[in-house]
Parts: sequence; structure tokens; C-alpha cells
Amino acid sequence: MPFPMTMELPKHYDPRDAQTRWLRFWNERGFFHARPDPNRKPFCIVIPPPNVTGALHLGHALNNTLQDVLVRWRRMQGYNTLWMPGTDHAGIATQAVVERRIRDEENKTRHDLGREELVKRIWQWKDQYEKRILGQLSELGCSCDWQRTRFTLDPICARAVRTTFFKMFKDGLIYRGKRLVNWDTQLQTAVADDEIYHETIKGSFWTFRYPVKGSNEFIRFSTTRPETMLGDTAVAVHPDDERYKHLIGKRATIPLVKRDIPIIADGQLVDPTLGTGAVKVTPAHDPNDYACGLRHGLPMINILNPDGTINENGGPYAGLDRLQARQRVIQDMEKLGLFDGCEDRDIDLAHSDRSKTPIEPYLSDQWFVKMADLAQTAMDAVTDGRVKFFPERYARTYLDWLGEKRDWCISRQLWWGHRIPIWYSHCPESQLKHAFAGRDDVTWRLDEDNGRWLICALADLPNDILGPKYPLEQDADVLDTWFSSALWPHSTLGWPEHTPELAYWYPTNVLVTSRDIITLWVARMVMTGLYNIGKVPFHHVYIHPKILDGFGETMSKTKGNGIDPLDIIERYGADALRFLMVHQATETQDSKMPVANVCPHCDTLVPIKQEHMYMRTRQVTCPSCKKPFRPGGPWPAPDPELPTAKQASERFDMGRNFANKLWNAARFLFLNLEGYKPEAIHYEELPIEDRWILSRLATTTATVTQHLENYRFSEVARAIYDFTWSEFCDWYVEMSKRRLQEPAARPLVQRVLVGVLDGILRLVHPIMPFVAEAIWQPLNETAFERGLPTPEPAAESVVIAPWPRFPDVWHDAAMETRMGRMQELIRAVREVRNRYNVDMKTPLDVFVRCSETIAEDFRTLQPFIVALAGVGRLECGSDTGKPPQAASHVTPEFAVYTSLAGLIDMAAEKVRLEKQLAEKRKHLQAARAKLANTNFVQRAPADIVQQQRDLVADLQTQIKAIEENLNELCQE
RNA sequence: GGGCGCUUAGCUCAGUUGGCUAGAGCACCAGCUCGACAAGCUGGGGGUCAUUGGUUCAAGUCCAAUAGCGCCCA
Repeated sequence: MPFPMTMELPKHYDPRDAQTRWLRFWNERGFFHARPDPNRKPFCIVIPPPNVTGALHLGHALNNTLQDVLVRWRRMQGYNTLWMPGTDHAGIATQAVVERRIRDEENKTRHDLGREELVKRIWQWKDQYEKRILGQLSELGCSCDWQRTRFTLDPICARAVRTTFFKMFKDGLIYRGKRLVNWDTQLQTAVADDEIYHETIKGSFWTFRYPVKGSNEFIRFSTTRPETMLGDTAVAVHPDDERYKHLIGKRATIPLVKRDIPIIADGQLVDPTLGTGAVKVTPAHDPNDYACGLRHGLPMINILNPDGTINENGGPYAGLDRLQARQRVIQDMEKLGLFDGCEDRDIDLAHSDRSKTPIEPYLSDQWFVKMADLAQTAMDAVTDGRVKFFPERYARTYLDWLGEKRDWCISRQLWWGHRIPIWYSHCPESQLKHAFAGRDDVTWRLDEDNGRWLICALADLPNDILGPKYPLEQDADVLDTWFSSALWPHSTLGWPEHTPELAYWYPTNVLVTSRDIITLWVARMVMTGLYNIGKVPFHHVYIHPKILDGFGETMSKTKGNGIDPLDIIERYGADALRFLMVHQATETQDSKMPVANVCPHCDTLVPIKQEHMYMRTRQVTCPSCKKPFRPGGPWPAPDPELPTAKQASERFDMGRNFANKLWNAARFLFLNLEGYKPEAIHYEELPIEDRWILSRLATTTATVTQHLENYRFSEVARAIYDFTWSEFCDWYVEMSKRRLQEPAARPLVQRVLVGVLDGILRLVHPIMPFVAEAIWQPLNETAFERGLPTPEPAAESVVIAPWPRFPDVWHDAAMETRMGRMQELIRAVREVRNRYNVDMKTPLDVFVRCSETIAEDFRTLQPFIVALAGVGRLECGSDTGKPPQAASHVTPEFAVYTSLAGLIDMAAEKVRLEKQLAEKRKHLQAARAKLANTNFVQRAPADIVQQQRDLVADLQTQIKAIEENLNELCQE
């Protein structure tokens, strides 16, 4: 061996080793920490803060990988890059999880524990999960500035929340009002519309009668919720319904509570063709009735206590649970002879996502933010282009929702969250003026409904600040989580302080999120950003697809079809996970990810079936080793008898294999770098193959950069993968092998190999940072000075290496054509070899008929053709003939004859050629038909027409050649 | 009910502004341990681009309708 090995990498890439080693290195060097520096261009992303409710899932892996790709790329481009990490307290979700645990483990409610103790417990939960989540992000390779990690309840965020509330209150944007809310009687809080789900249950539809006052008549109506009769304040009929016209304006009596209510006409609420055509109206307990109540100015009678029992308005039914009350109401109406029957019916019933119990529509006091002006400013920001959505169509979701300008209910009856900074007092105003004289951090307004003061303050007010006679009472509720999330882009940067960070990085550059929170979160961030700062929070919003399971269902813990990113990292490596995430991030489609259980005994992947979901299957037998295991799922405890499977998906093979391929390409280089000397390359002096790979490298780099700019992540992954594997490894590395053995050629090919690898590592780093660094570091030891066209000392880490850019002139279409021809020739010979089962050790003689120019090219490339196709004799030229007993392959530019003396199967060869001939003739016919069409020739662009003409000529040549070959075969 | 997507090879997906003989990974078939890589190499088979109609010289790509699937809003 003329050149001894210099350095040998292990045969396989070891993701675990790379992850631990380089993560530590990056953190030690502080690459991810950023400080404002007016001399540099800023780039900033704030993380969509994950909930501390639970650990991260694959959706988070996708979301955060894409952010990290952008951040690592921009950092390499020289931007002073800040990725702000943090977590969200997720009010109701987290409180519900902790409450449920306490119920399960200690059989206690939050009321048993008390507010202080419950909140303490939730903080413990938060600490545990925040740590877990940040750890997961870190293992994923996220290059966040960990020193700046925020939490939506921490003092910095709290100050922003308080300041915003105060400002809005002062500006009259926050008010107290009644609202029909979705009441969760178990958790005893209102839940948002997006926190409920609908389920069809078997219910009943009862028909009753109310006597009409001052007549012998009755009015009949039907209901699925008889107990709400206690809160009825009207009976409505359709204004055009002849059956009831004479009753409109009269009154009916609710016998159970002896209340007289009007019979009203309402064309919106009543469909005269349904049921009896009369509808009881309970404005305080039904959304449609509520709207009707507003239209007609009806009283709204709340009949429920917060726990779902009937309150004092229910008269004799007070204290009963609503379902008990329902039965009593039915019985009592029956006793009165006013019950007219009951039928079964499927009812679409809203349930709380948090407690899984049925929702009660419930009229309660809540705090609201007026949306009219705020929403308009946020809409303007998108319509005038200050905020742009990628893909564009999502702007519509945003604008449609904001356009409704529905006031935002911001109060939640919870204990976990930002307490509403409002204190109540019944004191005379003079008392307030006296107590708060000269203070601009306190403001108040009269609550006219209750005749008391609403006092809002920036800092907590002591209860006795108004003196012993007027103790202050703070509102018990907390703010909607989204209120603090809405401030995230500026609160994390230190607002309301005028921090250098805020001045430097706000507005941030892009928000990366999923489409389901465009309205809840994105819209509100824009509103508050504009309101507090006067500038949009970010210029771009990139909406990425969702990852579904193999059956097209969203992954969730309850279904047991989710995958823990750490399972994937452990099995395939973080790079593999990241690569797949980027590869899946296409513009339009959600992507399905079939999930499998990994047999804990033999490591076989056993696909999850739909019937396994929701823990319906407790035991699966491995089809391979026949041993039983428990499928992965949200099991409450380990099974003492059965091991539980981890989950995986074969889809990640692609990423793992790619990382390994890149690793091995590097491994090959390291085995061949002995004697490497950095030196500038001179493009004009390079041989074809070098110019070709540089052309491909330059093109790929430009393509990747452009796709990144447009958030076309999938294309980025694809371009890098194809270039690295199908061009660099499959062709250039193979071609380099002989040159490395030639002392004269070796220095140059080493430089190009190193230079291209260096470029690949930089391109791949945002997607697969660990493998990139794991190669970059040893490369720094063997080839510290490198790069094309002029070598330079390498950066100490690929993380801070400059993003590649190559001269435009390197892109050379002609060179790519020439190499393409060589590849086709080699493939043609290989195909013959495979077909006749001739191994590579047996050289085949090859004859090529082609133009002199092409022949010259082939002669130049002859060493490669010989090596890669296993060619013995190679003859090319315009008068090269077909030897006897040869297989042929015809292209528009050349015909290849591979000599198969003694091997050829004439009949099989003939069949093959005839099949080809038929195909070519078919295409020729199609192309001719096009050209025969005068419209085509006249109206299509000239180059397209010419293209067709060329195609016809090519096909004719090929057909002629095939025909000749066939003739000759027949004669042989 | 309103809106937004999707339907391309057995599976999972690409296919930028209409201009190819429609691509990839996995799976499948055949061959290969040659000092980068079997997590690999070489070659192969496999598609009425959901259906119908329209626009166009030209449609997987644009328009409309139909069917199925998904999401968001009410």
C-alpha cells in the first residue's frame, strides 16, 4: 500500500457517543448564548413554550427541530442569534393533571388541600416536568440560550402580565361582565371552547306541557334537560306558525316554581317543523336560549351552583344534583298530568377535555378584553404585510377569526396562574383618593352592577391599605393562560423594562408553530405586541404540518399511539429523528407515521393495530419470538408480569442510515488523507469529474439556501440527502479511488474530497448537528486548513462555521451533461452484467458508437468507466460497429454494445429489444402527433417545439439502431 | 352549516410559476462480503396521478362537480 492509513473512525456512527460528547462541548463553549451587539445583525426566535403538563411528544420534536434548523443556519450565516427557550404554566391543563393525581393517590380534592397547598404541589410538578422538557429539548440538540430560560409564571413574565392588565384596565379595554360559559362542574371552572369535545350519548327527549294563563289551553314543548325548566323565562314559537299565533303575547306558568313566563315569537330560535314547534327558553343555561334572551330582554335565571347542584332559584329542588333534579322534575310534572311522553334520542353532548365530564352552560361573572380595536390592529398587521404567513393560506384562518372581534374572556376559576390584579371595596371614593394619592400604579373604576370599586394595581395591595373599616378583597380568579402566552415574545425579552435585549431582538424574526393555535396564540401575540410596544412580535409565521399515526389519527397519550422522542433518540439517534422531522415537513400535507411496539424480548417491531389503542389490548404476542408483552401506552403502573414495549417507527431508518452513510464517507476520507496539503484549487485546471462535483455542490448549496429562506424544509433535507448519497458517495468518492492511488493525482483529489465533505458538513449541520460535529472535529485534526476554492483554517466547531457559498460560475450544465452520459454508459454495462449474471471480476468489452466529441469525453473518462463498470476493452467512435453476440443499449446520443461472446441468450435479447422498440415507437408516435398539430407548433413557445423536434429525431435514431441490432441478432 | 386542506407505486410521501418517457425511502425480486459503509453495493419489477367534465397547443399540476378522508370555526 503506497499510502498508509492516517486515522480510522469506527465502522458505524455511534449517535449516543456523539450526543453526550458534543452537547457538552457546545455548552462549555457557550455557542448558544447570545448578547446584544449593535455591530451585528440580530436573529431571534422565541420558542412556543411547551406545557409543563407532561413530557414532549413527537409533535414537539418536529416543532423544535425546525426552529433549531433555522437558528443554526442563521447563526452560521453570521447573525447574532438568540433562541429563547421556556415553558408555559398551562393553567387548567396542569391543575387538572395534578388534581387528578391527588384524587387518585390521596383521595382528596383541591378543597381538602386548600389553595396554598395545591399551588405548592403544582409548582413541584412544574419543576419536575420543566426539567424533563428542557432535558428533552437539549437531547434533541436544540441550540437554545439556556441561560435565558423563562417560565410564564416567573417574576419577569409576571411583571409583564401585571403591567399589561393594568394598562388595559386603565384604557377601559378590560371589563367585568356576564357570560354563558362552558362550566366544568367537577373542576368547578369555566373552560374555553377549545377545551371541550363533543360525544354522542344515548339520551331521552321528554315532552311536557305548560298551562297557558287565562285559558284552558296548554303549550307543549320537548326537552333533553327537564331540570332546566326551573330556569325557564319564556316559551318561544315561530312568528308564522298558525298553531301558535294566537298565543303570542300571552303567558304560561311553570307549575314547579309557580312562575309566569311570556310566550314570545322568535324566528331564529324556533324551527316550526321540529317537535311541537314550541321551545322553552332557559337563557342562563343554553347558548341558543342565551342569544334569544338577549334579543328579547328576558331575565336570566341561574339555577346551578358551581358544583352542579341546584341553587336557591330552583325552589324546592335546591340542593339536588342536577341529574337527581331531572328525575324529580319529570316525576312532579307527571303527577301534575303535564308529562306527555318520552322518546330515546342520540344527544351530542359537550364534555370537558380536562375532567371528561359533561359541560353545563352556565351564566357567570367573568373578565373580558374588548377586542374591537385590538383585533383590528392585528388584522392590519397581516393585511399590510408586516406579518407574513408561510404557507400564505393560513393568513385567512387568522383574519377570519380576528374579524369576528369577539371579546376575550380572560378569567378562569382556577388556582394555578396569574391572579387577577383586581381588589374589591365598598368604601367611599374619597377613601381611595386618600389612600392612593400621588400613585400612578393604582387605578379604580365603579362596578355599577354591584356598587363596589374595582381597584387595579401594578403591585399587590395589602388588605388593610384602606383601613380596618374597608378590608380589600382580591378577585379569586386567575387569568387565562393565553393572556401570559400572548406576551411571550416581549415578556421574555424583559418588557416592560427597556432592556438591551428587547431593543436589539424585538421584533423577533419568525414564529414556528402548528396551525391549531393560530387564533388562540398567534393572533393574541400580535395584538399584545402592537398594544404594548407598537411593533409586531415577529415578521414571519411558519406553520408546519402535524404528525399523525399510521391510521391518520392525531397522536395522543390516551390513545397510546404517540411516540416519545427519547425512545427514538435512544434507538435511532437524535440526528435520525431530526432528519425525519425535517424531511416530513412538507408544505401541504400532514404526515402519517406508522407506529410499532418494540418487542422487549427480541427487538422485533410489531405494528400497532387500531384495536390496540386506548389500552384495549393488555397483551400482545410477538410474532417473531412468540413471547408476550404489553403494548406501549399510558399505563398507570408497570405490569409485574409483562414487560411493556417501547414504541418506534421504521420511518426513522432513513435518518439513521443517512447519518451512517455520511459517517462512512468521512471514514473513507480519513483512510486516505495521508499527505494532505491544503492549497488553493484553480477551477480552470480541474478535470471533468472535479468540475462536475463542484458544480453539483454549488448548485445544491444555492438550492438549500433558497429552500431555507422559503421554509421549504422537506426540500432542504431531500437536496442534501441526494447530493451526499447519490452524487458524492455513489460517484465522486468511487471515482476518487483510483486517483488516490496515483501520486500525481492524489493531492488534488484529496483537496477536493476534503473541500466537498467540508461543504456537506456545513450544509447538514442545521439538520444533523451531532454527526456533523462528530466528523468536523476529527477533520480539524487531519485537515485543519481546508475549503474551496481557497483553504482557510477551520472554525473550532461546525456550529460556528460560516454557511457555505460557492462561486456562481461553478454551476456548469455542460459538465453535468457530460458526467450524465458517462453514468448512463456505466449503468448500461452494469445492467447487462446483472442480466447475464457476470460478476465484476470478469471484464466485459464495450463498444460505443457516438460522435467524435462524445468519444473524446469517454476516452478521457475511460479509467472511471473501466473501474466502475468492469470494462476490459473500450472502443468509441462514429464508426465503431456492433460486435457479434453483444447486448445493446441505445440512447439519443450513443449506442453501447457489450460483448457477450458465449454468454448471450439470443432469444431473450431479442424479446428485450422488441419491447424497447415498441416503447420507443409509441413515444415517437405521441411526439409526432404533437408536431402534426398546427396549434401546437404555432402557439407553444419555440423552445418547447424545438424540444419535441429533437425528441423525434432522437427517437428515430434510437429506433433505427434498435432495428439494426435486431436484424443482426437474427442473422448471428 | 361556513372555511381550509388532502386523495400519486404494496406502505409513507415528493412533484415550486401548466412543458419529460411521473420520482424518493421502505417493502418486493435477482446478484454481491470488492479495505468507507450489509445501517451497504449493483441491477430489476411495480403507477388509467380518486372519479367525471371543462380551460389549454399541452393538465398529476388550473377550474367545476362528485365521492372519500382530515382539520378549524359556528
